[in-house]
Order: sequence, then structure tokens, then C-alpha cells
Amino acid sequence: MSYTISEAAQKTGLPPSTIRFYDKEGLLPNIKRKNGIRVFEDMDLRLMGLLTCLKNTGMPIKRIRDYVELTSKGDDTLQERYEIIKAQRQFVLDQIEQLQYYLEELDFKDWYYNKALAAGSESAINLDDYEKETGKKAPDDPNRRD
Amino acid sequence: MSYTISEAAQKTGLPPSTIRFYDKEGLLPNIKRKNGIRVFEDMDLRLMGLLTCLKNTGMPIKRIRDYVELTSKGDDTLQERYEIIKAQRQFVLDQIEQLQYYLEELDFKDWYYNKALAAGSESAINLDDYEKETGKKAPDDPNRRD
DNA sequence: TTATTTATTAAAGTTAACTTTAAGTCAAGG
DNA sequence: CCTTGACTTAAAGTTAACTTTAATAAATAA
Repeated sequence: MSYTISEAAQKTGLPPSTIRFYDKEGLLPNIKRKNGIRVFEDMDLRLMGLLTCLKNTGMPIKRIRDYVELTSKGDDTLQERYEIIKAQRQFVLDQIEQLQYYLEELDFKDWYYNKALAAGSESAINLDDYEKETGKKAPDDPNRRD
Repeated sequence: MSYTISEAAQKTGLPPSTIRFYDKEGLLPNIKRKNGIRVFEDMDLRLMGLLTCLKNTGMPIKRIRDYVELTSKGDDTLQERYEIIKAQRQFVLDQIEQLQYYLEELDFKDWYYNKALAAGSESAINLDDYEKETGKKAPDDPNRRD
């Protein structure tokens, strides 16, 4: 199945301008052309899915291009490509861990505002209650007056 | 306890230039000054911790400033601040979910390159093996030739 | 055939979040 | 007192990842 750029945009969720930008940056090698107009195949759409994965997990475009270029060089580059994927996988694991840490900070704030709203004032809050009520340790509260 | 900007930088992990930038952007209200020089208190450092949490979970600086400004307006703004925190908390949950989805794509790639390296070539890979070996569904592979 | 829509390019513009620079001020050690 | 290092500001510069513009060409509908 073949697609125009606007169909590819539809299918991938990327605007046509971004697809052209990625093409120009070398992220989409071997896109076919018919009278100068890009013709996308399913393989291209699947590649864009991988690009989106790498991009949305924080890989810079330069590095994505490196990966794509290695891919087109064939089996000689398997090890190098594997290292890139492994590193990115670990990077995602680290990000999840960090987000889970930040989530705890926000959980505390959620508790804090629930308490404050129930009492009508922040000044009524006893931070020790957080550990008593949730079993979790309260993170440092910016509003605490030392 | 009081700190200079470089001590605050040390403690928060933010460079002094960034702390000054945040101050200028209104993210650090009421920083004390002594002869024009900033004097940071523990409360300020804890606020910076919250800023880092909000920033690193994707909140734009403008919105962080809104939140900080509401905070300094007192109990009248509790509900509004709570909405911001609730939304950010949900945003973090969504991010974690998305990262877990992308992780599956990278898990597949990890499997793929292990197989390819063992066989010495990508062409030897049978994608059906992924589901057989891991019980997980293989995501679309960009290298598949339809 | 003509009009409209969709495609193309190169180049310039945008945005967020800093960072660097330059010129000057303050504080501490010798 | 003088030098050295840390602090100050405003303003300009940087970077990544796009987006917009303008001018043009190809495809599609009437």
C-alpha cells in the first residue's frame, strides 16, 4: 500500500512539515518519489513509528540519524545498533524510575491540598499526619517554616 | 541556615545561571538580599526542589510561575493550586504509561538484535518467534518487507 | 480546459529554556 | 590597602526541533 504525505501524516500523527523535516534530516532514507512527489510505503510508516518511539523517549535527532544510517549499512553494524537500543532501553527505565519518584512528591502535594481544603487553611496542616495516614514519608515541603 | 548562590547551586544541582534565570522569571519569590547579594534559606532550597519536580515532569516555566504566584496569595487560591497539582500528577501517570509502552517496543528491538547477532544476520530472524519465546506480541518492525 | 487542492523547495521565523558575555560591585585574605 | 574571587545585572547568544512563508509544480475535480 502506498500513501501521500498527508495520508502518512494522518497515519503517523506527525504533521507533513515534520515528515519533510525528518526526511531532510536523513531520518527517512529511501523514500520513493513519483514526479518529485514522495510516495510512502508501509515500511516507511513503520520506520516513522520507531522514530517516534526514539524521539519521544528523548533521543536527539542526530543520534536517531546515526542509528538509521547504521541500519542501512546492513549486518556489519548489528552490534553498534544493538548498543544504541540497549542504552535507550536503559534510559527509558531510568526515566520511569525518576517519574515514579516525582509522582511521590505530587502524591504528597495532593494529600496536602486535600487536607488544606478540608480545613480551609494551609496553616492547619500537621506534616506528621502524612506518614501516619499513608505510611509514606513526607517529602520536604516548600511551605514549611523552619 | 543561609546559603550563597553557589552553595544553593551545589545543594540543588542547578547552575547559578539557572537559579538567577528562575529568579528573574518569578519562580523564586522573596529571596532575601544582603547588600544586593542573594541569601538563600532552607525554605528556598525546598521550593527549588518542587520547581525541579514540576519542571522535570514537563510543566512549562510560565505555568510554574502561575503556581508560585498563587501560593503567595494564600488560602484563597488553595482550590486553584490543587487543580494544577492534580493535573500534573495525572500528566505524570500518563507519561509513565507511555514510557512503558515505548519500553515494549525497545524490548522487542533488544530481542531482535540478540537474535540477529546470534545468527550473524538480520535476515535469519523469524518475527513469529518473538511471541513464541516471550508471550508478548511483536510490535511492527520497520525492517519487515511486505 | 480550468480551477482548486495538494505537493515541492529553500530559507526564514519561532519557542523554550537556558548560557554566555561584559561591565561592574562586594567580601575576604595577606 | 590591594588583590582575588564570588557576586550582580542587562543583553545578547545558543540549541533543538520544529513551523511558516513564498514561490512554484503536479494532481484532481468540475
